[in-house]
Amino acid sequence: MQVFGDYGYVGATTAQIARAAGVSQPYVVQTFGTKEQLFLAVIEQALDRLLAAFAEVVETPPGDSGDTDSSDESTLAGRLGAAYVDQLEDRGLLLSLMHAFVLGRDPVIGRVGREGFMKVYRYLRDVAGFSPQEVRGFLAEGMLINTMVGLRMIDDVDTDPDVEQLLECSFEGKLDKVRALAAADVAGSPG
Amino acid sequence: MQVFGDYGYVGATTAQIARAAGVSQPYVVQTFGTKEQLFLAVIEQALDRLLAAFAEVVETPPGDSGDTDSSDESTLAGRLGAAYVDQLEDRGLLLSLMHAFVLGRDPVIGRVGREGFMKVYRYLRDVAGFSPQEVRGFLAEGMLINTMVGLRMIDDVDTDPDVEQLLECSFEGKLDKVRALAAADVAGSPG
DNA sequence: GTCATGAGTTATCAAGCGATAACAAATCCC
DNA sequence: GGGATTTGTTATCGCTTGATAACTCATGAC
Repeated sequence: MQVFGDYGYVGATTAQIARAAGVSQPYVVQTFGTKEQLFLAVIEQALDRLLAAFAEVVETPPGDSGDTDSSDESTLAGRLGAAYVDQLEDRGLLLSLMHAFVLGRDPVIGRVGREGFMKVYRYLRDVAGFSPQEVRGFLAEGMLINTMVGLRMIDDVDTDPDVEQLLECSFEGKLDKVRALAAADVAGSPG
Repeated sequence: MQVFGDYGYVGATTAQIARAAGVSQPYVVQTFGTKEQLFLAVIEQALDRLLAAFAEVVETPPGDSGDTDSSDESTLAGRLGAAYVDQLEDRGLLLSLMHAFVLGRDPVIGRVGREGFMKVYRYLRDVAGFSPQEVRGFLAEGMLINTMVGLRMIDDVDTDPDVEQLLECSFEGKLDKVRALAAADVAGSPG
């Protein structure tokens, strides 16, 4: 998931993935059959984890979460948004999904990507109880987050005040956490 | 721009680009020096066209545009949003940008992508006069549009009522136009 | 003990890729 | 009209990549 998130489906090589996993390259291919099937497994797992995080928010009554951040943690939308940002801890999760989302032309990845995206749409509408317009707004903010993460905008937050302004009004109280995650990222990347 | 939009930076081959341009593959490489420089040229041009479209909206007084769509064409944000959707006519423009945006790890594409994204941010804030929060909301809707276009969500609009609901409340009056553009897309793709 | 099985390796291949070199032909300049 | 320059081509190379084949080696059943 990390490697696909960093380099995309085409850009990531099975050799890189094998190195990150500490195994040999042929073993990666042998285990999953093909690179495409491995990517689909990654996408499926990423989606499962995301929806599981949403489910935990929906099933948990509000007010007892550890952090009392800003960006109204009181509303359901605010709590789901916080859970979404928390998925950044799973390195490559949101980015692997995003890479799948921009490959809709691919006959198999495109179908899986559309199904996955609509699965999230239906969850937010039917389980979280959002209106279509509310879902759309929520997804829009999510896609903006994905984009800024993919751009590694956090790398410029200290040198460009405009970047700081944008990230500040996007992540608000969670910005420091995002900073820490990005710092841990570069430290743990094997090059 | 079309080829990069369809297959991404890594996925698009110089041979595909050459075929789409009606020239030989080595000529593409020879003309732009390298595939990376060609992609950067595409990104630069895409950004120029997008900002030029925004500039035309800002400089044109409201009320005299040909189409009187919904999604309040009266406000500046609504007119800029319509101009953004109009960029779908430039096939691959928004998608090429999106592909660059998810490759922020790349040392050169990442830097250009961040600069380009922030150029749009500054334009909307300083020229269009948006507040940072307004810019963020506008960009979020743009990234959602990019994602749905990248997913080719329009392919499922007739078979999945939920997709129709999502696209309807996203594009509103412009949905028919988007449909027509997608139909022209598949017709004009050389495979 | 030994045989089967699962887990993993090394060695290697065929194909596709971006890039380079050498060449061909049209166009321009004077 | 003939050299120079631009605009393109064909042929080909070296490298990378995903995939395959054949082999090794623990482990456990009986």
